[in-house]
Amino acid sequence: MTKKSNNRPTVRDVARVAGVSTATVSRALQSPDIVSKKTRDAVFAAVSETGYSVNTAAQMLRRNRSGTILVILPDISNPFFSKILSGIEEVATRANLTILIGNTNGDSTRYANILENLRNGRADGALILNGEAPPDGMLPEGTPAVSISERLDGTPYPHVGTDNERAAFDATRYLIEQGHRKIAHVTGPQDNTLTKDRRDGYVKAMTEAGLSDHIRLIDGGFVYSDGEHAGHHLAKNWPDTTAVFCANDESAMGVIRSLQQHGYSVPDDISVMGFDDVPFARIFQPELTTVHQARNLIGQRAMEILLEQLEKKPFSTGSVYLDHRIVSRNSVAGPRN
Amino acid sequence: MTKKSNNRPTVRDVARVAGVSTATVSRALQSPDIVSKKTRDAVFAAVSETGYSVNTAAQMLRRNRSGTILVILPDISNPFFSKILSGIEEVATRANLTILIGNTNGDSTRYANILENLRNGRADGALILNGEAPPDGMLPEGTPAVSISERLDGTPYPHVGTDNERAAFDATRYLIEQGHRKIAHVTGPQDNTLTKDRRDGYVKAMTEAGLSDHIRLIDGGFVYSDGEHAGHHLAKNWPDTTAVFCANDESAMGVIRSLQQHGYSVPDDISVMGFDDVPFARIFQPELTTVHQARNLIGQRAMEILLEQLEKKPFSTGSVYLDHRIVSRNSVAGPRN
DNA sequence: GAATCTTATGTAATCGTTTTCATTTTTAAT
DNA sequence: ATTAAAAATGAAAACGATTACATAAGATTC
Repeated sequence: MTKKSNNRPTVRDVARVAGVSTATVSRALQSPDIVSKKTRDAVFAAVSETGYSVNTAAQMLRRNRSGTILVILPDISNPFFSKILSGIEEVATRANLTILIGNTNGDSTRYANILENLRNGRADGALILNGEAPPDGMLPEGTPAVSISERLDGTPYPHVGTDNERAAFDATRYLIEQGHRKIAHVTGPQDNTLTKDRRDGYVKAMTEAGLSDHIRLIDGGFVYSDGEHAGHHLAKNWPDTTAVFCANDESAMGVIRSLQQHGYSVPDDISVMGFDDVPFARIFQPELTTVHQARNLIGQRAMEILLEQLEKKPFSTGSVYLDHRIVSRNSVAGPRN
Repeated sequence: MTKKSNNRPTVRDVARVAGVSTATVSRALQSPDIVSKKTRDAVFAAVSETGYSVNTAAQMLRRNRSGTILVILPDISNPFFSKILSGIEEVATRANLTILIGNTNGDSTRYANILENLRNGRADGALILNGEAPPDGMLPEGTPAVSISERLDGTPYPHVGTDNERAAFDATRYLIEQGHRKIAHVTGPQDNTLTKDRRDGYVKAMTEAGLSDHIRLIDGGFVYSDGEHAGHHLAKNWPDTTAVFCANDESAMGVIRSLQQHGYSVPDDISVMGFDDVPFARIFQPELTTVHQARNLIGQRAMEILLEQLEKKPFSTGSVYLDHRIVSRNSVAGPRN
């Protein structure tokens, strides 16, 4: 009988039921305090009577923002990212923001498609966990953004992460303190800022300890098979190495397996240290000694900074570093005397 | 000088530059074939000249759909889900749909918030990887949805997954074929349909093989510590067990560690089998023999069925099962005779 | 070359909210 | 009791795209 039967209720329907104007309904919902208690109650009652839920599209259009932030990452299945995501979500939820995840898979076409969400208004700002900076012009001038974990050199975006050089330094020091001298480093992928920082920290610790003669660098990467190759390389070329510091946990696991296949016992013959403290580091055997990053806090802090940008408040530019710590488990021991 | 300077270009700007009406611009962009080549080219040129990008909010409002589908899952960091997500993404991307991920974390308030995306128009349909059905009335009548992996008993949504009873049957048969008789089963969490199906498959295989006297059920769960407890229980109560079939890989790893701590060698003293074939199953030692699910295909198929619903085409109702297979690795061997 | 049929385009209404501005009601101050 | 100030509300105009409808231009037929 009524004109439209099975359509979602709109603000007009609520207004009619509550006996007020649509403007008042909107106000009661968005800024309850500027509406008299009486009308507010009437509106809320009408809302639940009608089953009203705001039409996001209309809201976005009118307000000219989406209430969504875009999280760009290379690989959603990488456990390293999940705790960061939780941190992001916590803050975003508190601020009533939705998060949209964009998975680049290392593909630049995908990356461009994902960035399109910022140009078409589906998202208001971005958190970039991707090593690569957005291709030129793909990200509209002045879009709020924060980079996480990997610095994006040459971009104006603030950055939140771990002080990788310092953490790598600490990790190497830790091995030195256990009595090791011949300590190798398996790096990350060559084009990565993380790789550079961690390598620098290792070199610095070795040098400061007067061990520059023992610096042993092996090109690696962040995945298991990179570690396997590195372990093989190590066994072939520097068999007397007593400890290895790896650029991340996954490659450390590969190194360990590979060394075991070459007859080494870990940690009895050789110690191996990782970086990241992924969940699996505790399940792997030997349990992995590694560097723990405050991933949840990193996510939170990054989201907070993005929030400040979105609200046009002044925000911290440059890098923000959160604390790391060494987690001692079973893959590191003192050297065989 | 012109009225608005730093605003995003709209369809009007494109129309002005191309010397056509906004209607034509829209048509050139949405259905290029119904516009003359000449105007089409002019419009495309104007688009790149102005740097135009459609305003999603306006589009959503006018079209009354978001072009987004909601993927609801309990835990984004669970590696089991990532390949399913890839499958979903592949099909969604092909259909020009954005995917929005909602992480319930097992929290029903979060769940309700996530479902709000369907009521407020931010998403057009849902893929539910969550074991729980949406709370009554939370999901608007007739919303397109498909459940993945876990059946949602009592809901009208189609389901895509593995035939868990059959797969568990096959896994148990596999152990029997290796010569095992005293085979225990560590179940999943008690309230779960997967748990029931896998337990049933185990019981059926045991019974059919005349081994009903050897049925040994241990209440477990899907996480590592569940497996540890189960392993302990097993060592205490059924020390002569020669093989264990676990409800998933993570708990299988816990079982293995726990049995090792009780002095068992795996697989020499006791064989352990998992379920899922998560990426880590190949890295864990001993490498885990397990049941591989076609996770990517499951994601693809589910998304396809959702697509059919969205397009109001007839769609397959009931369950669709994709093939599983046993992956033989090192955690299973014949029994010590 | 007129009549008919296609094809291409334009005009203007519409989607549902928010918000400016104007107006009314209430409260406070004298 | 009057006036001024503050608080609460309403009317109506946006936001930017799509599309029903109307019209114009081209193509086809006789």
